[in-house]
Amino acid sequence: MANPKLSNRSRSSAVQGEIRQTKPFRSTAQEATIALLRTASIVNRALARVVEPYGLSLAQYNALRIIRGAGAGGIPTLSIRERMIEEGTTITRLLDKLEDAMLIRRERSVPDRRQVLCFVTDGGRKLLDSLDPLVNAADEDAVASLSELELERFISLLDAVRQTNAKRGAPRNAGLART
Amino acid sequence: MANPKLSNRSRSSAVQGEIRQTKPFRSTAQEATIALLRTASIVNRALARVVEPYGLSLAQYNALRIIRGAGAGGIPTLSIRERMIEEGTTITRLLDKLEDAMLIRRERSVPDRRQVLCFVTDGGRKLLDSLDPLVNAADEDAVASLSELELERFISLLDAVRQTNAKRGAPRNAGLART
DNA sequence: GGAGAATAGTTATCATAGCAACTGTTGCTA
DNA sequence: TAGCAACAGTTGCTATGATAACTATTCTCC
Repeated sequence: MANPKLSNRSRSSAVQGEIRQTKPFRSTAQEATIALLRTASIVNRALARVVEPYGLSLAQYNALRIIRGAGAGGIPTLSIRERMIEEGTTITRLLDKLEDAMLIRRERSVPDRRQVLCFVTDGGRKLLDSLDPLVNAADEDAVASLSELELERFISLLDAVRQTNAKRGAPRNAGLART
Repeated sequence: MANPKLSNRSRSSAVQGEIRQTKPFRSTAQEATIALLRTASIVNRALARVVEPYGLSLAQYNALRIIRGAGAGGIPTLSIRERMIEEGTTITRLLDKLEDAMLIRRERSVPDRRQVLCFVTDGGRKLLDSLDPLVNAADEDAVASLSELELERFISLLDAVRQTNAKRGAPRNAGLART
């Protein structure tokens, strides 16, 4: 622990209020990590509720968007996993579900027969088209309390946190995305 | 969607780089939510790796800390859930595990026999005592790239996001905490 | 060109999250 | 004070997540 950053200051804290804690947090760092995890959990569930009525989990929706983003060339299975928000190890079964639902199609790659390429089907594309505005709206809502400038700062701070954590034990410093 | 906040600016984005996306994010809000979820996922796993060697999941560790924080008076089951980071509905079974491991003790409340009060055992307290420094260090590490001032801002931004989301569909606007 | 390492996925096993239905207890109130 | 709503937990079912072991294919480089 190179930099203790112990503070125990008396700043009013929303998190402290929420948890009805008597003692203040022992460090700003601890408060920050808890606030981060807590906030993400809430946003995650809010977004999940948007797509669930359409029979998709948030992870499935995310994967589907990534596959659509790959375009006509398709995308190999593990590339999808690298780009997902939660790098679930269950990517195969997740894709199985999407394929069962006829939202994607899979076929072995021609030059490299180890790979399995994934393509979005017309049905999958149609589903995404109807979901896009809803999810975009939910994204906006989730951070609606922040101004554009605050959003930029927020993203920078998150990037910084991710940067340091990606280097060490973290699962994989790959990306995420919807595209 | 009251406030589109569409930007598509050309600012360099760490998240974009990570995901090797060709097209920029469609909105700053979308980039922020993705960065938030992604970052939390990474930090979550980093913290989980700290406690897992001791036979605890992060949620179990969190619950155990909450129970310890309640002190000699004990704490009813559902109060624990309200204060947890992830408000899992599986609180009963989570506590079952902790009880099986002799880390907590449970007994029906005297005045209100509906409640089940939870207490940390000596063993549980000892385990936490040995884990505390490790988890504190991990918390510090997770946000080590941020200065104290940045941490304060970061927490404020997270608080703001949580505030708006707690009001609507979110699970429950209760708290979280270890203590 | 063949042995072995590396890569791409899949499968098995287990623990956990979510939802909903259910039991036992207390409080309200007519 | 009987009856019903609300509260506190529990349990069953299903789906998802994490690890790790396993198969199939390709690469490497003597």
